[in-house]
Amino acid sequence: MNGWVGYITNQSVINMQTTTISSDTPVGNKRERRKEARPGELLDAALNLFVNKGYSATKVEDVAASAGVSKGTLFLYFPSKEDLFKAVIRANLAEHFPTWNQEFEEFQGSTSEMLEYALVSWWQRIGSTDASGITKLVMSEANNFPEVVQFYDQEVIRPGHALFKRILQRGIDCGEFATFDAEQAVHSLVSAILYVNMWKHSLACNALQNSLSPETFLRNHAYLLAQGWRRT
Amino acid sequence: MNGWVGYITNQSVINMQTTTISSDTPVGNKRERRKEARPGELLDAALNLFVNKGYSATKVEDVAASAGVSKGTLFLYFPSKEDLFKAVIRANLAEHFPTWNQEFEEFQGSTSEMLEYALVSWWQRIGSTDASGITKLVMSEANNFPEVVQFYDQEVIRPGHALFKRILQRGIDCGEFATFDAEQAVHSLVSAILYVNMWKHSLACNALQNSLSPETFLRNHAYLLAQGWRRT
Amino acid sequence: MNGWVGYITNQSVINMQTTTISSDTPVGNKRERRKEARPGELLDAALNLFVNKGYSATKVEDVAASAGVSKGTLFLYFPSKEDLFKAVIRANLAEHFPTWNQEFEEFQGSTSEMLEYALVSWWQRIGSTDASGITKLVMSEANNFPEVVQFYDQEVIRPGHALFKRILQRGIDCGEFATFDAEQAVHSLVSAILYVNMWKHSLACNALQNSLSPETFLRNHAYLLAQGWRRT
Amino acid sequence: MNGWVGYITNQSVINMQTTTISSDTPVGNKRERRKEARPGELLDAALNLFVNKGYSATKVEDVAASAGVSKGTLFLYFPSKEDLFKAVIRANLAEHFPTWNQEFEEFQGSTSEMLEYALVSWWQRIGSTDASGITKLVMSEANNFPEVVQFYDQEVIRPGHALFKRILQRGIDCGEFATFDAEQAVHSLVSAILYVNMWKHSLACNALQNSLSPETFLRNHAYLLAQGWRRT
DNA sequence: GATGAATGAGTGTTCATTCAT
DNA sequence: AATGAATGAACACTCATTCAT
Repeated sequence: MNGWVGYITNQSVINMQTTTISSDTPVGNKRERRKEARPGELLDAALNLFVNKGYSATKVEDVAASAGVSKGTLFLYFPSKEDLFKAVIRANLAEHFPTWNQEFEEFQGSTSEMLEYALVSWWQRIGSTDASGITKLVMSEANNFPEVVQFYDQEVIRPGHALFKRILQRGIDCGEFATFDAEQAVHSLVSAILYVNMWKHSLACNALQNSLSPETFLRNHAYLLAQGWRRT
Repeated sequence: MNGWVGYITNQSVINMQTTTISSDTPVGNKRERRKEARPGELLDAALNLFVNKGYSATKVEDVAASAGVSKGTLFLYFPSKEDLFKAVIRANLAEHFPTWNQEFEEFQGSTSEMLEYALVSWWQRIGSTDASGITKLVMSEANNFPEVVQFYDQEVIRPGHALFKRILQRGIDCGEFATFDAEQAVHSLVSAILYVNMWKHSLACNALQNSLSPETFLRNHAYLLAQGWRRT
Repeated sequence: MNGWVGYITNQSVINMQTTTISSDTPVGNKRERRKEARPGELLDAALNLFVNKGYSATKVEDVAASAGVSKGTLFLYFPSKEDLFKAVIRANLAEHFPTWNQEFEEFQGSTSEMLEYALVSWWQRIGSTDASGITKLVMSEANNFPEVVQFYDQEVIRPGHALFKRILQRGIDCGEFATFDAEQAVHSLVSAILYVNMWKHSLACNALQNSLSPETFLRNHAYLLAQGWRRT
Repeated sequence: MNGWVGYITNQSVINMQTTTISSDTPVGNKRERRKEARPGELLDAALNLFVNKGYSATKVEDVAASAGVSKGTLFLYFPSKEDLFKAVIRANLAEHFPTWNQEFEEFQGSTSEMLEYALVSWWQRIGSTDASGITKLVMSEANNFPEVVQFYDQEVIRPGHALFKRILQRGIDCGEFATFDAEQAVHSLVSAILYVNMWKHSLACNALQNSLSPETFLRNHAYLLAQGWRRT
């Protein structure tokens, strides 16, 4: 479930941590364990609701209820709904690019194949899961939360862009692709990811919805671009 | 507020028309002329505010005030805020299709050139103007206003999709392109438009912002895809 | 259509008057005749809408439209909606008690029969027509228009009460009824009229609605009371 | 605001209860006690304002203020103004039926006496209090709130009708009354109640007002009808 | 006189936030 | 720390009334 647009359930993070601790020390009572888990549970609940219902359509009370606490408790941990939103985004932008970068290093095969692999596995690991909702959220609320855009840019856009650029450069360097401006070319790849994302999250109850098969589209898109870039 | 070439504020359209008429016939009374101009003025104001402040953050009273009328007057022309939204979509996006379809019919040149022309002139006429903000708006508010999505789908997505498909089919039919599934291929084209759109409207206050030159990107994208589709 | 709770369409009043005039003078053009008829047409339209939709649910624009004029014109004749309401009530409280009083004088038969005749013919002439809506209107808006209650009292309640009292007194005087307080007894008669009226106008779309057959009920009620009053 | 015998303001009911409890158990915190009292206080305030100013003329904010809370608090207990209306009906009229039905079961005496008792005690418990204004209210707003009429029908008219019918049937069964259609006869009884009601609430500022002594009228009316129904 | 475009005060309802307990 | 009752600012929409034409 983790990947480029990093996602990790807060709960599991917290629980792992808690478990680790509890193996060494005598188990605290349930109350205390819950107390430590609170913020994480709230972030999880908030992510889920924000993604599925939208930021403004989500009531803080729903988030609290979904996390099993009262409205007042939420405000104990997050001073405002806006802060909760920022925390949700921040918490879900874990850096998992190291993994992806490593896969890049170890990849055997042509760069064309690597491109296809990159797009398709984005879909399988991120796009098809709730994690892709983060991007939708950031885009939708961009006007209201410029800060959020800032750290999304830092944590996701730039690393992603850099990785794609390295892939393209590999193709150029090894002579598979012609020489071209990799910096610009990255956008053509990323556009497909954004497209699938918005299609999924904004055009949900839509007749045309089914006219797009994400995986096939991404595969075709990668192939098509690789064709265009190939040394002729 | 006017774009490079084709985007004309509703107001100016009306005014041009009125001016033309008034040169031949005695001018109608001021009250009537205003009545004809009102919807256009309101649509202009609404587009501007919706795009710059967001749909929900814009109060109908602001729109009215910005158009120089009172709240009540707005409701004289548009039954609800949501209808105003739809009217903005129609006036700024949907209305262009007849022209575009005609341009397609009359286009002289290769299909590759036509693709480039289509994407670049989208940028010049829509992308670079406030009108492009509408798409961002629809995506952002998709969860809250499913009916608007429906409307956007019907009035913009479908006609746009159909037009691109006809362009691709032209390329296939005249032997310039290989035979492929035009229906699916359209998505690769549209993804570039959406990408530029979101880049402009959601990543506005962003350092990377300048790393994308919309017109160059679109030109490259069109070229690249055409390369990939070309009969080998 | 006229009767105790007097009702006469304004239009016919006006028309009669107009006709009378026009038989002596050359007929004015249609415009002028309409002009004179305006207030009456408005009152008719208002009565109809007020009765069927209620006072506040009726928009002045609807009244105007229903009378075939514009909103502005209505305000030319009636300074406000409230004034229109008062005018409607006043115009429809014509005194038709003379007719009813005469019928009383000429009535052949027992007082019991007369009571039955009075209630049943109220239903036939008033209750079953739109005219009965006036009473509903007055009752409903009593709080907001105390004046209206005043002249309804003067024009309808008092004359009606007086007439019923004379009927009862006739029964007492001729020995058909025992001696009792006719003044108070009237209320028992009138209660049936009010009851049918409210049942009709306030419990319209109601399942129990059909459980009341107005004419039968009134007949029974009259019979029952006469039984009670009869000298034993 | 309290009536002769049975009408108890919601507040006092609650307070009595609270007092009783608090004599045995330590008092709950102030916040909680208020929470229990709130609905009653709001219902009292609403009844008072609705009856005296009319339903639409009463702003929810007025009701809240009159109960000493803010607008938002009212919506914590009643989902809408219409629901508040229904709750007022239930608390002040519908709630009485269990008691009344029980009194019917336990009543010792002739059916004639029971009829008189029923009408007179209606006056003492309801008619002479603000609660009687509800019927007037429902009648007045019938056109605007059909759902309220539905509710009133279900909760008040039907139970009331059923109760009166049982009383009449008792008289028929035990041979005190002749055999007749009890279903229809009920209307003659109810008409007196409605009459007194409308007289009180719609003809308030009226000279004739004093010509009706409710209790005497109801007593006479019951007697008169019983006479008519009596086996001859 | 007649029109109808324009007005703007008025109100039910929501929901993030506070704070006494 | 946790609760949840209370708050009140915010906002779309209606409609009687006005007045320029």
